[in-house]
Amino acid sequence: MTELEAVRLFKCLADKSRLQILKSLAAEDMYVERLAERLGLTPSTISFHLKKIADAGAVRSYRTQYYTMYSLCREIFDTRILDIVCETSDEAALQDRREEEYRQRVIRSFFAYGRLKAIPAQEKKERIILEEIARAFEPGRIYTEGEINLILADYYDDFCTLRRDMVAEGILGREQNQYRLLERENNTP
Amino acid sequence: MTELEAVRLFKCLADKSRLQILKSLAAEDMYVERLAERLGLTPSTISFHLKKIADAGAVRSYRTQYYTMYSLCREIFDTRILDIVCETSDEAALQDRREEEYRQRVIRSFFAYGRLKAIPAQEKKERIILEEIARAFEPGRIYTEGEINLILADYYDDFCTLRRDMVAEGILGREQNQYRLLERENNTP
DNA sequence: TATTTATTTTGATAAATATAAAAATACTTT
DNA sequence: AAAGTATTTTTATATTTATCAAAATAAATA
Repeated sequence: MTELEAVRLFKCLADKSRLQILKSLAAEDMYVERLAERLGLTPSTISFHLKKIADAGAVRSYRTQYYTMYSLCREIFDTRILDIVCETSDEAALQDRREEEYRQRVIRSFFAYGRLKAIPAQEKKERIILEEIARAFEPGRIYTEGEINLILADYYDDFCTLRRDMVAEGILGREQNQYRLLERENNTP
Repeated sequence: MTELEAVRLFKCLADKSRLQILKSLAAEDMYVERLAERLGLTPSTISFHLKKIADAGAVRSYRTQYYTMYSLCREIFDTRILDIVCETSDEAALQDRREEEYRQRVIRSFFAYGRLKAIPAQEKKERIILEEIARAFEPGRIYTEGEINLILADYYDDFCTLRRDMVAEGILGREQNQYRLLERENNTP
């Protein structure tokens, strides 16, 4: 389901009158005038709402005698909200791209000729810088403190601060003076 | 969940920006500025949206360092839409009452001194009248055509039309000249 | 075909709302 | 306590939208 479709579906549900219409239709199929009676609204208003609901694919209609009967599309209502929110596909790539562009801006403004000009004061910017420098380490490999310092010194004179902050940020792990790159966690900024 | 709460929840989901916020939060907890970066909106707008989402009980927040982290309330998103639509309790009684009032108006206008003045031309009104008259029959009991006619003649001279229409409407059932009251169906007008 | 009945469309209007800029708060770190 | 940051509130605006009345369609019956 596209993002636009999801928004359209939720808009149907985000209105008192339409919610009542849907609840009535969940009990039994009905026609416009009867719904108008039940909800205390005019038929034109009900028709207006039903059109929106139909556009979102939440009801079907069929004719019998004088009336146009409306009937709930039960499939749609059987879905969990989370599934709709998450499986709404587009845009996700765009968001990631925008965040990546921001990272690149930060990196460009703090690096010059492959070296760090200064350690950013803002934690989130420093995090970006440290992650960028961490790409110089091989995943899985064990480093001594000396090796770490050597690599970091290529980027910045105060390599001790870099190393300490990398450990504090959970980018590097230290166990009895051996260092290694940690997996990228997913639930910390 | 009350109807108002349901509407408020669905309103959260019925907006492109909020949907994107929620999708981002479904992946990992985030703070205002980061969301603003991702979505290409200002922090004040994000804050505005997050407040609405929080009012609907769809996110929680906690503080770490400089940031106020926002985190999805997963319980809510695990519910099926139908459950929310149907279990939204109030108003249902009001609607039924309003429909009953309409029935009473129709009955009052077509009956005089316990007898039918005319058979309504409109099918839905005739249905109401026929159902009202059908209350004279005992559920489960078997009637001959003669007994049926006798009872209906109390209400209207043209008892044949009444009897025929009752069968057509599915109110009376006929099997080899024996009649009986049918159960009230639920999915026909 | 004419008439009755149901539904939809069209205007018009009042209320709600998404957004940004600027100002005000609130919280951390030094 | 002061300075730096993040977040929220306020103000203003342009857009959307729920509703009804009246007019226009559409469909069924006589």
